[in-house]
Amino acid sequence: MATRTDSGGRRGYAVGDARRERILHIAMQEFAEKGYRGASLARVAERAGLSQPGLLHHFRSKERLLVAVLELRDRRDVERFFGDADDPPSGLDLLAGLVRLVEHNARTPELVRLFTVLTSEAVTADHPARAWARARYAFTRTRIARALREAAEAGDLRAGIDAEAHAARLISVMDGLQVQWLLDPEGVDMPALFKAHVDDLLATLRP
Amino acid sequence: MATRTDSGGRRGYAVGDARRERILHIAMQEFAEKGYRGASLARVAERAGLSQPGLLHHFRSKERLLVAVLELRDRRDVERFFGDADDPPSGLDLLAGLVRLVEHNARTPELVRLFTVLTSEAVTADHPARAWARARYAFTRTRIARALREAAEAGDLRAGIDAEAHAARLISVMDGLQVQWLLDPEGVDMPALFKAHVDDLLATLRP
DNA sequence: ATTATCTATAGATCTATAGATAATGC
DNA sequence: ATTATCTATAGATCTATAGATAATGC
Repeated sequence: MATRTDSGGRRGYAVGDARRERILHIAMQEFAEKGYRGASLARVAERAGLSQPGLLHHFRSKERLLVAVLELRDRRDVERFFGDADDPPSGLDLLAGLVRLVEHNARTPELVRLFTVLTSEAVTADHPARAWARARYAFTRTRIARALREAAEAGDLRAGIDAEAHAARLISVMDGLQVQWLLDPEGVDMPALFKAHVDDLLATLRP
Repeated sequence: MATRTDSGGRRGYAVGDARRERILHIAMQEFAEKGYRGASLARVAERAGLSQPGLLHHFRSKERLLVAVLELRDRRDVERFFGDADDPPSGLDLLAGLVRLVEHNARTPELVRLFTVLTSEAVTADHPARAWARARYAFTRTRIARALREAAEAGDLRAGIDAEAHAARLISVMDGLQVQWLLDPEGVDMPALFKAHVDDLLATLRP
């Protein structure tokens, strides 16, 4: 029963809360631009307008800062599309929601970059975001698979589909397109490509 | 008309050629395990059995070493599946070849890790592998798209398909599955998931 | 009292260069 | 002569801690 935001951040004093907020957003940019290993606490501190030990007063280590950034991103994004716990989008609504998510992502490259860089960096040795990445994929696959099963039960998709497999493949297309798009935003129309994929998928899976 | 391997490597002296070969393979592991930014020349040198300045005698900078590693990987892998220039697999053969490639990849996680880590790291600011990653994706998309068009002309796939779009999506599935698989090799059956994807795709695209 | 800062600094790195010495092979 | 090595070292980093001083808010 974690209280709220306890990850390296502290409680109290309005001026400190504001600083932590500011630090978090700047750290998010820094990690997106350089990855965890390439990020520098001194640079984050400088951009946040305080000394580097000043930064470490608020977040006790680089790793704790990363964790706080990941939690911030999760609150924003997972809840944004997989629902407010009580009312998760189900069945075909979720597919439509994914298409909208990708359209939204195309307008926020820095957030996409953060996610792409950190999840991939997390496959390297002893990476502090490894557990987070694993958990996030497991969660996302489960959520999408559940929605697909519900759609099948509702008769919107045909029965007997492999929901877990389709969930993994949907996530792969999203992630893979992000890499190609980040490398070549002009040449790769990420939202259109993803929508085409979902349309084709529906054509295959409709009863 | 580049001579052969000129990228930071030198020519001559049998003992040096052997050392460069050894360094390249160790550097490949190091970059796969830590990414470019997290890799250390001193660690590579130690594992190769020479001093760190000794290493820099063979590859003049960290960046040159990376380029040499990328070229080595490309020679091994691109040629392996996209053909010996004169006889590239065409049409449906290429799809079958991709399925085999993914099966092969599942047995060489370190090479997959190298590719995943470096392409994603390449989306960050001022990354030395950026141009390589862009070029590689452009090349791969073009090759796959061409094969799909040929298959359509041969009557193996129906006419009017968007070959470029399908190429981008195929690559996305491959790349995205790699991330999920590297994070959770037990839980994600990468080759089976990719084969299922290709099968579904063929069901959609057959005339 | 607790929190927010700072300066100073320890202790590890890192990449890359200078310059010396030994081995290689034309 | 060219190549392969080494030691020494410059010059930048890095993260994290110690310890002092000022502000905050019960």
